[in-house]
Formats: sequence, C-alpha cells, structure tokens
Amino acid sequence: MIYVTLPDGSQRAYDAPLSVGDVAASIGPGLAKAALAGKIDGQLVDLSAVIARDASLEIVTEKHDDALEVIRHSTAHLLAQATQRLFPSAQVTIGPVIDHGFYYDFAFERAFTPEDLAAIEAEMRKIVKEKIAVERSVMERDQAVEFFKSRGEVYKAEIISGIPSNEDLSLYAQGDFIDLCRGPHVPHTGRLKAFKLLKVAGAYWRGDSRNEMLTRIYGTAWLSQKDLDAYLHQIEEAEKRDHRKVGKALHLFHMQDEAPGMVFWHPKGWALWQIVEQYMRQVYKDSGYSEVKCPSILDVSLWKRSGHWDNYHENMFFTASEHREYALKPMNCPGHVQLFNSGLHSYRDLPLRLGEFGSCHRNEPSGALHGLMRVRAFTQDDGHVFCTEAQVEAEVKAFHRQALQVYADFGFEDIEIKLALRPEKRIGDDATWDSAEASLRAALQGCGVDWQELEGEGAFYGPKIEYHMKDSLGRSWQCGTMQVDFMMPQRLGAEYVAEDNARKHPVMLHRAIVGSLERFIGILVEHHAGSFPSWLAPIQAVIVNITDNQADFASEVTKTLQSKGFRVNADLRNEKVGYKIREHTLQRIPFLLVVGDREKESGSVAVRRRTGEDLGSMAVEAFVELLNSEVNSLR
RNA sequence: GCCCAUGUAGCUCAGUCGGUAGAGCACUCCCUUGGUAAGGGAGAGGUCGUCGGUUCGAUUCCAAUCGUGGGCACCA
Repeated sequence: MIYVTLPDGSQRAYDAPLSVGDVAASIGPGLAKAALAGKIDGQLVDLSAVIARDASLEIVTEKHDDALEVIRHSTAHLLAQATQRLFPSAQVTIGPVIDHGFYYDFAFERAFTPEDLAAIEAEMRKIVKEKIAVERSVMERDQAVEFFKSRGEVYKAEIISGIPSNEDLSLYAQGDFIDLCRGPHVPHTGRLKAFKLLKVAGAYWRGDSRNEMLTRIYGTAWLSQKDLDAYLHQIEEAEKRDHRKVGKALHLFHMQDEAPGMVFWHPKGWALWQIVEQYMRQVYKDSGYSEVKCPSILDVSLWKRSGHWDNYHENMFFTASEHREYALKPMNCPGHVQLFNSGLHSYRDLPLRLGEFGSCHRNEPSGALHGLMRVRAFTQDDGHVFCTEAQVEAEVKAFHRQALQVYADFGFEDIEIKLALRPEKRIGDDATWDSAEASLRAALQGCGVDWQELEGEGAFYGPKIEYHMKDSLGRSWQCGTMQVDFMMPQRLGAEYVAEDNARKHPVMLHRAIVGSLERFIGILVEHHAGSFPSWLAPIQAVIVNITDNQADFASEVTKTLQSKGFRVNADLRNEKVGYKIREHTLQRIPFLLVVGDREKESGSVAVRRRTGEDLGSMAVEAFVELLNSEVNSLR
C-alpha cells in the first residue's frame, strides 16, 4: 500500500502507484478540476507526477501559495509557443518568473515591435482556447543537446551543454513547442486566462554586455482577470506618483538637454532640499561630526594616489588648465583625508568624524540616467570617520541606529540592508578584505538585523553595508551606506601617533545616510506622492482672500506667519475662492487659510486641510499652534 | 554604452498619406468682488529637438546626432 498524507494530516491509502491528478480525483471531482500542480514532500511537481511510495502531498490549486509561480511559468511558455508560431525563426533562450510576472528572451533577426506584441498576445489567447496538453518528458543531457541543435535552437543547446552530463533533463512539450524546463507546469494551456504582455526590451545573452542583444518580452500573469486588472491599475497609480511627473507638476525641479543628468532646482524644490539638508546638518552635530567643505576640482595626481585613476577613471569628468590636469571629484573621501593630514593626530583624537554636503560629479553611462534617482551631479551627506580597528564596530552600530532613526523620521520603515563584498577590480590584499568584511558582518550581527550579501558588489577600496529603499514602481535604490576602508589612509598617507609613540594608519569609515540628496528627495516625492507632511512641505499654507476687501488682512496674516518661521504665501488674485482652492489643493499645500469679512473682523482664519477637511475658523495664534505641533512632531 | 520607442506652444496632447500647424489648461487684457476643487469674453504665443540628404517644396520621408522613456549592462 502507498500512504499519502494530505496537508490536514489525513492519510489516504492506494494499492498502486498513481499520479497527483489521480489523488486529486480520488478526493473529489471539484478538486481534480481545480488542480494546477502538486507538491510532493515539499517539492513542486506536475499533476502527472507519479507517487510510487509513501509521501506527503499538497494539491496546488489557485488558493495555494505556489499557484502564481506555476501559472506565470506556464504563461512564459505560452508566450514562447505563440511567438514561434508567428515567427518560426525566433529562437528560445530563457523565460523565468519574476516579481508580478515573467519574461522570455528570444534571439530573432529583428526586435519585436509593439504591433508584434499585440499579435503574439492574440495568438496566446488562441492557444489557450485550443487547450493544448502540456507534457513532460525526460532526456539525457547529450541527447537533449543534439535534439535542440537539430531544431536550430543553438542558444538552448548552449545552455544545456553547461549542465553536468550525468543529469537527466526534463522537457516540456505543448503542441509543436518544446522547451527545456524544470517545471512544473499547468496540465493544459486552457488553464491560463489572466495575462498581458507589457513591453519589449533588449537584454544581453547571459547578461553579459559583450554578448549579442536578444529581444526580451515582459508579461504579467494572474489567477483571475480581477487580479490582473487590479495589478494594472496599481501600476497606473504608481506612475502617477513618479517623481519626474510630480516634480514637474509641483514645480520642484527640471532637467534639460544641455545638462543631462543634472538638476535645475526651482524655489519649491530647493525649499524641500533645504529642509532635508538642515535636518541632516543637525544629525551631523548630534552624532559628533564636524562639518567641512572641500574643493570640487583636484589635481589628477591625487586621484592617481587614491586609486580612483586606475579604478574609477571611466566614471570621472576631467578638465585642464595651464598644463595641469584636474578631475571633478566623484567622491569626497580623498578630500577628507587631506583635512585629516593637515595636522598631526594622536590616538586620543580618534574617532575623528568629518561630514560634508559634498557635491560630486560622476560620468554615468547615458543609459543609466533616471530622473533624480541616477544623476551625474549630486550632493551626498558624506561623512568619514578616522578611527582604530577596535573602534569600528561601535561606530558602525551607532551609525546604523542613527540611519534607521533618520529613515523613520522621514516616514520610511521598509529598508533593505545588504552587505556588498569584494569586487574583482580592487586594491589591497585578501587578508585585509577578510578582516574588513568580517568587521562589517560582526557589526550587523551586533545590530540584530537581517541582511543579504552581494558578492563582488563592494567598492574598490572596501566592503560596504547598503541601505536600500524602493521607488513607486518597485525599483530599489541605494541610499545610505557604511564602508570600511583599510586602504585609502595608507595610500594617501594618513597617520596618527599611537600610545606606543608609533605612527599608524587609521581605519577610515565612509558613511552616508540619505546618500545622494537628489535621489533621497526623489524617493521622498514618490513616498508622499507630492503631499508632503507639514514639516517638509515647501509651502505650508496659502492665505486666500475672498474679495479685495480682505487683501490687507490677508497680507497681515501672511507676514505674521512668516515671522514665526513658517513657509506661507498669500494668494490675492482676483479669482473666486473655489478656483484658488482647487489650484492650491492640486499643488498639495497642507493648509489653506481663507479670510473673508467675517475672519477679518474677528482676526481669525478659516482653516482647510488639503484633504478637504474643514477645521473651521480659528484665531491666527491657534493656527500657529496647530502648525507648530505638526512640524515639531515631524508630521 | 547596447536594444527598442520617442521629441509639435510654458504644460498635457492632437495633426499633416510631403504644400511651413491645432485643442485644453496656463499666460496677457477687459468684464465680474464671487464663502471652500475650474465665472465670462478677447488676445498673444510654435523656424514641429538639432544638423544634413531626397524633393519644385520637409514638421511630415531617409541618415546622423543630442535628449527623454522602458529594459539590459553599469552603479564608488
């Protein structure tokens, strides 16, 4: 007998091996119909998978957590089948499941067009109607290589050649289409209903820019049309809060052709910037940093000594004058070492902390530029700690606490922490890297947080802890960072006098919390969709008069509020209140203060929040108190 | 940097199968002084990204180039 244990703990006995689908059918016809796949002893399998000995089994229906994975993977195959039906010379490569969907990369003589996408999607729907069975088979590796070669699928053959020869491979066939795949898949194409192809893109074969460019088709797939619609709606909503769109609508900043990757900050955007910068200035003070300012342009000889010339050259801007060559600083660290070096330091001075709002230029590849998130000129809240090795852990821990507090103050709780380890292109020996990486791990452990490790992603001079935040479209951007560097102080000759009177190189920590102010403000804009809390809003309130008769009073109220340090404006235009209210509400002004004859007489203001909430009339002093309490509590 | 798409008034966009362009909003002026998301009228505003080519004629077709967008690669 074969005993099958179901998720509810119940057991069923069968006298012969049978498939997952058979088990489902034996439980009930409804379940058999709903089944998409199975999970035997925790491993996802097809409905056709045979159970030959005692096992635990889950029937994967739409309610199962893994259902989407199966659906999306099968939809990727459906996409490939439809594409090859319409374009027989298109070769298949890979087609994995990603967040919210899938993609498939094809090798084809030309790129697919949006019209092709529509045709392919229509073909996919046709195949769904045909309810083609999806069948699994197993082949030896060498046999599979020959098989795909004979079909003209050289990319697939190349992938398979890389698999150990003793492994059997599973193939999935649906009609004429056949693909190498681990599976599992839905039993037939009729089970795929809610999907949409989203975009075409280029992608390098095997992710290497030296290889040829393939055509990638992105799609999304869901369990129901309702889920699909909800997802598409969500994307639309996210696009509405795109910082580039909001930044334009709220007059925060603009960019133009003559300065690619560089920002023109408008008064309102700069007001927001100043709030962030002043806040971060206070953070420097509170955590023991002295604020400094270094030159933006430095002789290349310094960049040669620091290692930037050899390791970062292609990302730097250069300029020359009177036979000397200079570089625009891409980082602030060499400058801070010069400050450290300008005096003689005792071990008693350590840790010595310097902070700067450092304006950097990096010649990023044109294709990498992205609004405020990826620019060529930016300002970092960049600090460097010169300390002993023994002080590293305490510094990293203190920084971590401070960073999380800053993020929380700005309204971010969902931060991803990563540890980027030694890259291929680096300075220093492996033993030094071992200890640098170990010290960051130890510090993170001490902070009691989870992190993800990224091989080969560290800076050329040291490993780094990265703090990542997501934009409105789910793209993750690094903001803060903490890096341990044993190299730069040596290279640039930084020394202190130790207790035993010997000269030693300090350890250098590179750290930033918001990272690039440009990027951080971009994320702030999206996080709040432009509706900034009062403490951040470039304009906190607008005073609106109803007729000319209250213009004087409105101006007076404006001056009073400005004298209290608030960012307020008066709107005295000859327009109806409704018009002004609409306009300032669209500008996301937190408070509108309407003054008519009644308010003028009583010395009050009628307060309306941008949400439309009417707070009624109150004395000007009462509004001052209200706004103060919001600002002070960072609301 | 690579692939694809795209660039028309301050903004959002339409349009010209090749005969030098249009809407809404914004702007200016006039009327309106109106109590919580658009009062009415008139007017002004564009060498259609740039530079070449084809053509009697190019904003429209072709090529190059720059920018932007989506991916890929890159990202101290």
